[in-house]
Amino acid sequence: MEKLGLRERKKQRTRQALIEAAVRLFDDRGYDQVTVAEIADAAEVSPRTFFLHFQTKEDVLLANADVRVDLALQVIAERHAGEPLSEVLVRAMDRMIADAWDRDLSSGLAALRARLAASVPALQTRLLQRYLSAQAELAQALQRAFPARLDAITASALVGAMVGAVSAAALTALERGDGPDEARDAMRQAMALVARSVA
Amino acid sequence: MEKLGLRERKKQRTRQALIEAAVRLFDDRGYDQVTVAEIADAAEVSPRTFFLHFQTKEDVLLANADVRVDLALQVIAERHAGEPLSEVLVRAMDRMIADAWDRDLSSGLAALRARLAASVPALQTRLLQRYLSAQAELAQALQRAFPARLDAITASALVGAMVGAVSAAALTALERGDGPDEARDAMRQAMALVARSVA
DNA sequence: ATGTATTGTTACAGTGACTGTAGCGATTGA
DNA sequence: TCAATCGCTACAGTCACTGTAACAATACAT
Repeated sequence: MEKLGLRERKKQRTRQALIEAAVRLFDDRGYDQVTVAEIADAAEVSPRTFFLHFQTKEDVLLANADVRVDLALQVIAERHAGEPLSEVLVRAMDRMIADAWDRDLSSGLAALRARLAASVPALQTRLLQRYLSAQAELAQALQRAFPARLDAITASALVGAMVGAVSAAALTALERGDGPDEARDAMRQAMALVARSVA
Repeated sequence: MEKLGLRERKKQRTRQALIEAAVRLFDDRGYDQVTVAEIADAAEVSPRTFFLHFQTKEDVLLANADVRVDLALQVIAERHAGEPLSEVLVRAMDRMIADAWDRDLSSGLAALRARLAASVPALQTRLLQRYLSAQAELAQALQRAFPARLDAITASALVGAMVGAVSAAALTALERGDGPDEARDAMRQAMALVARSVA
């Protein structure tokens, strides 16, 4: 399983050093007050190397926060015959939230990430983008799963409402200083609100 | 009503020239292939002037968004006593949609924006940021207007669902080649879908 | 009308994110 | 041990964006 060669191990070490240097510096002085050059310097690599590992300055903080769209698609694919639309949709969203949550918590950087995401718009947006990029895909899968109930517009609107509600609720919770559990409850509450309009 | 002085009129003319130059250039050559310096040059102003009118290069394409939020806030502020939440919300959204149709959809600007946003990450990001701040403002106003019915989370979720649904529907309509009228109908349909969950 | 304050615009000089490229040196596989 | 690979570096460059001082046209007072 861990068959990484020496070269690859060194690469990962560099990557990790960049992440840790960035987190420490961001924590100390704030996101905007830290330049990429300084991060690279603290990690003892050249500035160019930073961008060989991360596409943007923001990405160094979201390195392990991938959203698994395929999980939601899987839920839709594996639905039981005759299962109501609202239940499938709720379960799919819940699955995505749970997965993203686990990764964030296990990374150990969840607190800093939440704090920075709440205060730096660029990070806020970048996080939400991961959910939004899944939107069209989800809508399409949902429409194919319920062709009799949903046209393309309705499917898009439904998924858009879900993602929009959950994202907005999560952000509001984070911004007012809620902890992880409360934020998660807020997301579920938002989900339930939209789910009512399907039934 | 139009009591603008000469100075202010010139300013607006400069602003409009920048917008039109930008739209034309973006349409011709694509977003990334146009520099701010070129836009300023085409509008016959200095590059510095561009940033006195728009915070970022992306903002020149989102010039009318602020006006729209103001319209919705106005609807909320001018509600009749005892008017149901669902009606106020629907009217506020409807007002924004109508304005969007007037300004952006009918002119084809919305279609260009959707096309560019789909392919340019920076534009996507900025658009999202605008939506987020607009949503937060709306949610706050809505909660203050209906403090007995809405907590902060529910208000955010509600507005997020509305905006998310309407945006997704509009995008889907535009992407499949619908005209301005069909796009507007799609937005209204999405709005009605979410509105059901309030009642 | 005339002087004064305001302000939209400008030129200039920066900072910092991000990219292309060529070369070096350490791993890798044969 | 030879050759190919590849992560990294240095260097030079583009471009979005900002601070600042100055200018000239407008606005406003007297």
